[in-house]
Amino acid sequence: MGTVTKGLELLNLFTRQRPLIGLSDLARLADLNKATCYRLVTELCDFGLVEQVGTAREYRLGPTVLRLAALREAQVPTREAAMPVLQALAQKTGETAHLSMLMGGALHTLGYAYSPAHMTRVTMEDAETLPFHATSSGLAVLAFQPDAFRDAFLSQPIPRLTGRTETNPEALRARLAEVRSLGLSESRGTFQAEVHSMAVPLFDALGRCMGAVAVAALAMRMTEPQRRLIRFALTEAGSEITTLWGGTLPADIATLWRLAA
Amino acid sequence: MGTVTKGLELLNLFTRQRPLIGLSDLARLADLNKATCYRLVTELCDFGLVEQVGTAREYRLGPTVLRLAALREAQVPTREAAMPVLQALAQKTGETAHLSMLMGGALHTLGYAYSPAHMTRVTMEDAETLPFHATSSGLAVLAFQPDAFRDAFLSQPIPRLTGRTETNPEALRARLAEVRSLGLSESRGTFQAEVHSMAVPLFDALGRCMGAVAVAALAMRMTEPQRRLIRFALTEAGSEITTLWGGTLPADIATLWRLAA
DNA sequence: TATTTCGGTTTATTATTTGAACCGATGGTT
DNA sequence: AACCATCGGTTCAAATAATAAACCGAAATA
Repeated sequence: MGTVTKGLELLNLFTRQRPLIGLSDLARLADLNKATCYRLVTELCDFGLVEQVGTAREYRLGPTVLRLAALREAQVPTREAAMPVLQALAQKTGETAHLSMLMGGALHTLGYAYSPAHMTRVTMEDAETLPFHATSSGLAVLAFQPDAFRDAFLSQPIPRLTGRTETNPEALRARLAEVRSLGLSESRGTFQAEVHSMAVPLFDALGRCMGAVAVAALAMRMTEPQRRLIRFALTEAGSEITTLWGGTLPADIATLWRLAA
Repeated sequence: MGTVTKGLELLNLFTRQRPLIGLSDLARLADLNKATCYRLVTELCDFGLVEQVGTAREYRLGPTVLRLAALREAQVPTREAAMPVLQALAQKTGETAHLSMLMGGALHTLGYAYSPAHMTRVTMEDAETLPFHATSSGLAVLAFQPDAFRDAFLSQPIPRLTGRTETNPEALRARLAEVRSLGLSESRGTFQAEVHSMAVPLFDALGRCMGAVAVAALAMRMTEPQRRLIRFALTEAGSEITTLWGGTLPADIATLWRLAA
C-alpha cells in the first residue's frame, strides 16, 4: 500500500459517531506506529484536510474538505442536480427518498428527502456508509459492478445486521442475479429491522454503475399497491438522475424498466 | 516534503478555470516525474478524491470530497452557521457580503451573500483563492497571523494585480500594523480595479485568526457614510460568527470594535 | 507516412518511511 | 506525595517504499 493511501485512510476513521480522535487512538485504529501516524496526520493538517482542536489536541476533519467539495460541485453538480428529483420522488411516494454513490470503493449517502405524508418516517444521515449486502441500494450497486469487485466483496466476512440479514455468499450471489434480471432491488428488514426499501442503479457516461436511488419505508406501509407505485416512481427517478449526471442507461435496463411500468 | 503532501498538492491543481487535467499536464504542473505522478494520482483515484473521466482519461476532483464535506459540516457547521449572518450583513449594507477561511495555508472563499439593493454588484465564487496582500480579507487575516507566517508570505515575490496593488513588503508591513491597530482592513481597487472592500478578522477558541468577513462594493458606492455603516455592520457580524464558531474575540479587538461603533 | 504526444508500465537506484525507545507533561490512584 | 499509565511528540539506524529514465502501444498531429 502506498504512503498516500495510508495517509488518506486516516480520513476514513473520522465518522459521525467518532468525529474527534487523539493521536494514540488514531494510530491504534489505523494500525500504524505512532510516529508514522503523527507524520501522516501532520501532513494532512498542513493541507487542512484535518485540524487539531482544543486543549486535548485531538484531530478532526478540516476546512479544506469544504473547499474541495465546492470546487467539485461547481464542476459536476452531482448532489445539487439530483436533489430536486429526490424531493419529487419523496413527494410522489410519500416515503423517504435516498441517493447514494460509490466513493472510494464504498457506498455512501449523498442526499435524501423526506415526505410529510406520514408522522413516522425512515430518517437518514449524509455521508453514512451503506453495507452492500443488507440495503437495497447496496444490492442495486453491487449487482452492476464488475465481477472482480463483486467477488472481492463476497469473499470477505459478511456481517449479520438484523435477524433477516442474508450472510451466505452464494445466496447473495443469487439475489444479485435476480436484481440484474429485474433492474431493481429490494431489502426487507435486512439493515434495520422495521425498514423495507427498493432501489434502482444509476449509471455514468460509460455505462458503469455509480450509485443508486432508493425509497425506504416502514415495513407495515410496504403494501403491494405501494410497491407498484414505488417501482414506477423509482425507475422514472433513476432515468432522470442518470441523465442529469450525463450518464447513459444501458439498453437492457431501460427495457426492463419500461416493462416494469 | 512528505509523499502524502506531494499527493495532496495535486488536488490544489484543480481549479475552477482548470477542472480537468490529463496525466502529462498534471505531472508538468506539479513538477513531478510522470511515473511518480501516475502513482500518486492513482492512489487519489482509489480513494475517490479524484476520478478519471471520459475517453481522454483526464482527471478531476472525485465524489469522496462531498462525503468528507458532509461529515465535516455535521460536526462543525462552519459554513451553514455563518450563512444567515452573511445574508443579514448583505441585507443591512446593500452590498455583497463575503466569508473566507484559512485552509491549508491559503485563504479561500467559504460563502457569500448578495443584496438585491443595486442592479450592479460584486460577484463571488465559492472556493476561490484570495491573495493576502490585495484583498481586505487577506489583509485582515494576515495581520493577525503569527510573525513566522507573515514573514514567510512577505519574503515571497508579491504580484501586482491592478495598478493600485501594493507590492512593497515594507509598505505592506505598515498597512498590516495599521489593520491591527484598527481591528479592520480596507482595500481600494487592489484586487479588482473597481472594487473597494472592508473586512474584519474571525477567531477560533484559542484566539487564533481563522478567516474574515468582508463587504465588497463598487468603488463609486463606497461613500463615507456608507463606510461608517459597513464598519458597524461588519464588526457586529464578526462578533456573531466568531461566537457561532465557538471562538473568542481577543479583548483588544472587542474594545477596538466597540470604539468604532 | 512520419512524428509527436498521450496514458501507462517496468526497473535498478535512491531517498523516504518506519518503529522502538525515549521525552516531558498530564491526570488518576494509592 | 509518590506512583503509574498514558498522553502528544521526537529521535535515529534499519528497512522499505518512492523515484526517474527508458520504454510501450495507441492515438493525435503533421
